[in-house]
Amino acid sequence: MAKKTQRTPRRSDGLSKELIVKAAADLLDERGESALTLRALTTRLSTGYGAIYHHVENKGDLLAAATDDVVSRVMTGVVVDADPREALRAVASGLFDAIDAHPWVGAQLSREPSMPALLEVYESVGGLLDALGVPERSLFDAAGALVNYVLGVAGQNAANAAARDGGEAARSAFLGDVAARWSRLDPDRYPFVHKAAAHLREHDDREQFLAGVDIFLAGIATLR
Amino acid sequence: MAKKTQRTPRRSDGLSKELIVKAAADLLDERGESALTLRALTTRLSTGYGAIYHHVENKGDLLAAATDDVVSRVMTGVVVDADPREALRAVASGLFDAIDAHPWVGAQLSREPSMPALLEVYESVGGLLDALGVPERSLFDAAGALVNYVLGVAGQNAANAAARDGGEAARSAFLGDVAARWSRLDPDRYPFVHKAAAHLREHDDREQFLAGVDIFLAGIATLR
DNA sequence: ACCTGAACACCGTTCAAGT
DNA sequence: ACCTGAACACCGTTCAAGT
Repeated sequence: MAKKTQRTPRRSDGLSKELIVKAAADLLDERGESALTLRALTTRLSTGYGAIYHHVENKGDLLAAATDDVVSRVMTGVVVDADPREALRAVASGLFDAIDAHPWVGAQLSREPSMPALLEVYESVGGLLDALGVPERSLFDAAGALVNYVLGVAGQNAANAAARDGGEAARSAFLGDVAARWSRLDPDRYPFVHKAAAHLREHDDREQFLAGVDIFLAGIATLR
Repeated sequence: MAKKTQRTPRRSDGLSKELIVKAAADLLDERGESALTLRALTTRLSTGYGAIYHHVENKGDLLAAATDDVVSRVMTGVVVDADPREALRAVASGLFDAIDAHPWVGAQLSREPSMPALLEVYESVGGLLDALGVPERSLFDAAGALVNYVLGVAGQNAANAAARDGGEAARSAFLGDVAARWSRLDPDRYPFVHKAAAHLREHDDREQFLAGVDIFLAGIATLR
């Protein structure tokens, strides 16, 4: 009798959701959002589909869990004993930097804005705005607007990340392209964008993001 | 000899990109983002894949064109002769309402924020901020931040739309769910979110969005 | 030039069967 | 309980062939 077809040997160590989420995050970081397929994941973990689906609901669950990990790492790392204004800037730039480093987090946050980790974000931002003296009546609108701004830029940042995937050279080539197109526009019909073209090449996304946070905080300061 | 297999008759009128984009937008409006497949499109247009790919680069091109249509319709419809502050609010709520009516537009805008129609948005917002007296030095940061805020909330709104797909009942069920979960949180550890739960049930997305715009404008007013 | 539709190279997910 | 991997029901896209 011929022996049965040899199966690939199963992993000796047990699988866990934690391990699977870690592998998914690595795949996303190393090769981008399109590289996270269940197939690639089974290969990387030397396992089968069923093993993964045994620990994880579906692909969305996987992305949500990986995103939550990143966001909650940011939130636990943020300094709390500074003054509220500085702490708010720290939360904002912490999130910005994390999303800059992991663009898939930005995409996921704009897809599914009700993740557990966002609770920490809201709590932190709301508490700091309260400490800043924002009246209770405006607190929820202000927190909502600020968190939305941060997540909004996060999403945009993630979307733009594709254009600079090839590193700094690809980024400036892309920006140069847009700037060239914009400066070719009729200055009578598009005065603002025409002028903006000059600023585009030298502009820093992170600085512009923080300038936006400051505008927000200035606006919030008028709510008395 | 048996005659050849009968092919489905070709459309008598010619196809065009415009027609294809219109059909795609209808499909998106009627049955949501996941319903836009090339297969569904060929059926709806009684044509083949090749016909579509002859007029359109790929699916992304299609989504971009459909989104551009919606956004530019908003931008041409916005009143311009009001005072700048009111005009800015009109642009913001025009975009909000359009995305509320077509959630797929929000998703697409946060995926690909460099579409032609956004040029009109930037031009309009930049020009109005200029008219509002924002100094040139701050103009680009301010415009960037405001457009980002609007698009950010747009994306969030689109993402949340899934939860209220079943109309008002589904929406309030979803919000009630979140509110119930939030109010069950330990008020010592989550004082802000715990309190926010009460506001959540009665809160109006559109009003909160406009409150955010006002905070922004108040912040911008301090840039002198 | 414009269009047809079979075929290709993928997906995420399920599930009977194994240990 | 935990895992395997063939199979299913989809995708977007291509392309030889038709008119």
